[in-house]
Amino acid sequence: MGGALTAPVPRGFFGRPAQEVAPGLLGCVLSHHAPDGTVAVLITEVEAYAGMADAASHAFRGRTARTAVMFGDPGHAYVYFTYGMHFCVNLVCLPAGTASAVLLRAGRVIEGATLAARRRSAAGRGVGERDLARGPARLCQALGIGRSLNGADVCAPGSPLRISGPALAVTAADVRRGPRVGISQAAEVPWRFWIAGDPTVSPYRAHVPRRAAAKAVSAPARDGGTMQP
DNA sequence: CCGAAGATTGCCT
DNA sequence: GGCAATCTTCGGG
Repeated sequence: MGGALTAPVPRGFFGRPAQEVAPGLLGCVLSHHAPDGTVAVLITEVEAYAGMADAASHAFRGRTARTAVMFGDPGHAYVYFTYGMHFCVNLVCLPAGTASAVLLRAGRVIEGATLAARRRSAAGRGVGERDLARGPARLCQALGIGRSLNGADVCAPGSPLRISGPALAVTAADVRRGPRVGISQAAEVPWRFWIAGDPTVSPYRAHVPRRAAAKAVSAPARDGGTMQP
């Protein structure tokens, strides 16, 4: 199925608060048209972040170099790097000047599964179809989204990263909502939305602060130890 | 300048 | 279920 039977999502769709846009993105399709091929995913799980009004948002403390895109025009991708190895992608909402965005947490690969699997398994063994884009970092890896797509206009027809849809009729009865995953602030706010019963939805995990790495105290040479040059 | 935590994932016990 | 990997970003000193 290479043909996109869905229409591009108009920019006006994103000109609302993230918590209103979020459920409407379920069933829509995000596609990345790269030199090595195209991969498209049908969105199955999202989370809304309300910028300066939301303690869990990266934009909570105002505009910084990293969050600049979130304060820009709606319909653009806010891509960030985290944990020293993962990328995650959001779609910016509300007019320029006000930060708001929807994190894409999971999707079902509907085009380019072979390429997606190659990207996902580059450092490991084969990846099951349901796990190709299950989780925000996995979704980015499957789509080949990295730093260079930060700020990409997903509403522009010729953009390498674009959104269309919906490709699946998702009614209010199909949508579930609950607390957001892995955050330490405003964790009780139910701004995570997903398609009920979809196998690609990621498992819920409450935030667990990682113990600070044990400080490397000066280590005197161990007496009697076998020293290796 | 330095330290600490992070919108995660995958491998280990 | 626990924890290491790995490095950017931000806030405090």
